[in-house]
Amino acid sequence: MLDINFIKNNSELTKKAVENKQLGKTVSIDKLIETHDRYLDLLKKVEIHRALRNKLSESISKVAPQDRSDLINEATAVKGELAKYEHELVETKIVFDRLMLWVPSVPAEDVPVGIDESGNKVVREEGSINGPAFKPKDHVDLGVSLDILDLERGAKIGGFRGYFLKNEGAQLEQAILRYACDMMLVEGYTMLSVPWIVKPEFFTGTGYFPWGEDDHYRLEDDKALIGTAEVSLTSYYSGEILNESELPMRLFGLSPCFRKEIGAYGKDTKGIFRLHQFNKVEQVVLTTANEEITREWHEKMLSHAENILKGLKLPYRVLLMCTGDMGAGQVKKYDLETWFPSQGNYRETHSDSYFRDFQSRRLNIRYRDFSGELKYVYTLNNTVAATPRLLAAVLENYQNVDGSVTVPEVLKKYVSFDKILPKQKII
RNA sequence: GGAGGGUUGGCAGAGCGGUAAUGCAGCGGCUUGCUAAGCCGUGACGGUUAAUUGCCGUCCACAGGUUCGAAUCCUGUACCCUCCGCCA
Repeated sequence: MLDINFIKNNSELTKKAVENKQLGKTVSIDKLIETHDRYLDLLKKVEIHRALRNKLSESISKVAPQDRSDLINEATAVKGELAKYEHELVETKIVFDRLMLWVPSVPAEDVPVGIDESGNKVVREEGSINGPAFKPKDHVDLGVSLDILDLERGAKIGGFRGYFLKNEGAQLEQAILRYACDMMLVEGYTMLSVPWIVKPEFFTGTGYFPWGEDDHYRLEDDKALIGTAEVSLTSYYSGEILNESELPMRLFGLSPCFRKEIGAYGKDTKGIFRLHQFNKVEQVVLTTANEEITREWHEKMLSHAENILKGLKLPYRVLLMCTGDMGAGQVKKYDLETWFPSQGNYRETHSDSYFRDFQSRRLNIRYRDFSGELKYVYTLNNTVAATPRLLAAVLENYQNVDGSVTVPEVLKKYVSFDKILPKQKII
């Protein structure tokens, strides 16, 4: 959420952000400003009447009970007037608040303007994509022949996009997640096991609602299942006032993620690439309200994710996302795309964003700076590792010509095998 | 699921129909050679304003209600604690 006074003083900039983020259909800045003006006008009327009522009440309390009736009658009249304006004020405030929730943040200056993913810029590529001479299998073929993946029974039990990981596959998934957690512990982040069921206000607070409501599973008590641990992690300090000396706050968590993938019908329907349920280690950082510092952390968090991929020796590239392909609340975003040999393409495995105070205003997370002033923290988040998608990348990149898959060096300490061999019998 | 208690400013903690004590911390200032000291000021949010140490309004978990007036009385909701029941 932006500050209404910022919007009013920078209305052209804000309008440009709405336009560049392709959100022109969801919010009108002119209408927002007009509503706020109306709200202020009513607020003044209400406050004048409240002041009058307070004055009368005060005089009543100073007069002997038997002499109060005239004053009480006068106060009762004011009360009626006040109620009228208060009603209008509340109505207007509701409209205003709702409009405010749809205003996106303003992208950083170095974010390319673009309509969709075609406007994204490749920042750099790491690792060699020149694999071995044989034709690589995709992760589904590998998973089935190695008996580590069962999609048929996954669909039987879980429905469309359901899956079972099995044997070494299930173990290797845990190995990747453990590897990712250990990496973040070394970096000094605090590990949290987080709520997976979360109240709607925190989806709004992190900026997933109202835009992404359709992509979340709602529960009968109106809570929803998280699509990422970011929601719980970023909300952790909501409503609280931190001390500048505690910042930056570095958190990470491992959780399942639930996504309806409502806008992705027919996309990536094969295998364990796009799922309704997966596991993810996520990093969240809260910093002081300083653009340079938050940008430094943005790069640093990117490097943590890159170190995961470098450690796994997976080829990847860094993408700077354009205005049309980033979230409403995001100020700047990098995606990491990992190489999938069977697709001959890089595919998204990580997403690294910073928000300035967009989330902290919605969540009301402030800190007292060294001069005693209260400010909103700046928030950031990035993937550390998401499985099974990253597992699929490992399987494809580590396959051998005989159909076996070698365990990456860094994962060996987490499993009791060095190689996954094809099984003769498929059950 | 049942019974009871609770939720007040960063923290602690009074107030229980007349408009938020006090202590600690933080921040600002003053004083002082005995100093892990003393004194003074300082809650948050919003409006007004060129800007305010000014003025006005709001805030005692949240949402309603009663009243001239609500932290205080009533209703509902959320969360926390204790006990019982059930249970991985």
